[in-house]
Amino acid sequence: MKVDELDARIVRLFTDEQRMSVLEASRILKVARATVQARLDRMVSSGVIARWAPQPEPRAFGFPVVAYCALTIHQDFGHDAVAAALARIPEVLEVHTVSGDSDLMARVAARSNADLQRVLDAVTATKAVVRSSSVIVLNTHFEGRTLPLLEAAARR
Amino acid sequence: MKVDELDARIVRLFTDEQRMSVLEASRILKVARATVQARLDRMVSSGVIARWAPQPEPRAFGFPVVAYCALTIHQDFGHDAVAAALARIPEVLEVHTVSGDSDLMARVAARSNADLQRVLDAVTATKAVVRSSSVIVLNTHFEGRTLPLLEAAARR
DNA sequence: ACGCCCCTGTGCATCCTGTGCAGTCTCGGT
DNA sequence: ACCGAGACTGCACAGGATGCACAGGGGCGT
Repeated sequence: MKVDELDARIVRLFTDEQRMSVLEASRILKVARATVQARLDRMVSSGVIARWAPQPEPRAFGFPVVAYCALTIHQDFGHDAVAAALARIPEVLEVHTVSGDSDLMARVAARSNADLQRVLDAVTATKAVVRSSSVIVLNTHFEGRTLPLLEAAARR
Repeated sequence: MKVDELDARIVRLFTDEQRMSVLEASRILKVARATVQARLDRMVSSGVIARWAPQPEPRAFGFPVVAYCALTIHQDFGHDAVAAALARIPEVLEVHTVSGDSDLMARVAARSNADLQRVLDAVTATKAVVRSSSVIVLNTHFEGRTLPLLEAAARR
């Protein structure tokens, strides 16, 4: 779907002030309330706004350690099956199939560096995982920053 | 902060049904509305709920290609300065300092594989970046899945 | 010129929110 | 066993916000 600047400004408003109401947004943007509502509905139903939910931050409730993990899996297992197995481990936050040397890339959280070992063991315990090589995140400069991209897309 | 099962169930409700009101949540959970409100306020102010905003999905508005990019930077530049420079490129969604062979790990989006080259060039054009090695995401099994972890944390 | 789609402005009934308060309950510490 | 702090409850009220509907005005592509 293509988005225009009004869409981007709406999303920007609701991102900056989570206490924003549709009515107030329409006042700020100087458009009709129905317009804001229609834009939001359109973006939600088309998937441009994938979710609009409270986002728990693992760092804030006891999981300060994050790591990326490149996994090599046994050829007999399908990627989907392995991903489903990994989904059963709550510490696994994200799983992608990737190109390159390894097969899967996972992002995991842990309570400490020592606890990370437990998590990685749990990942490896998935029979299909042959090898895993991980890098620990030392500092997150920013993440989940899709708004600038949306604004860039709106400009053309 | 420590969370209990009620917290987790509240977050679960608001995650599953984005059209959930505090009042209806209190009815479903059979607790007072003020309780739900107090829990939400506490989680938001303590950072357990980091954000509660519409999440634009790059795949849905013209950026179907995602890649992870391991960056080696010139020793004369600080990580923060490089991260700030990368933040100016909207296609860069995420930047972490990591342990291991490389210095930074970035996640980038692009309109196509060909366009990915343009993005990577932009990243490399940041003078501080010496080398970059990227893997393309072929399939995302799941991502941004912090709720199961919150529920696991609530159980103990 | 025409039809179509989007935006606008308006109105209304309904529901939700923010807020405050007093009473009760629970749990941990002494 | 007792006490106190903090949490939960139930209630009430005013002010908004929402969902919905509808008619009119523009802009755009055919």
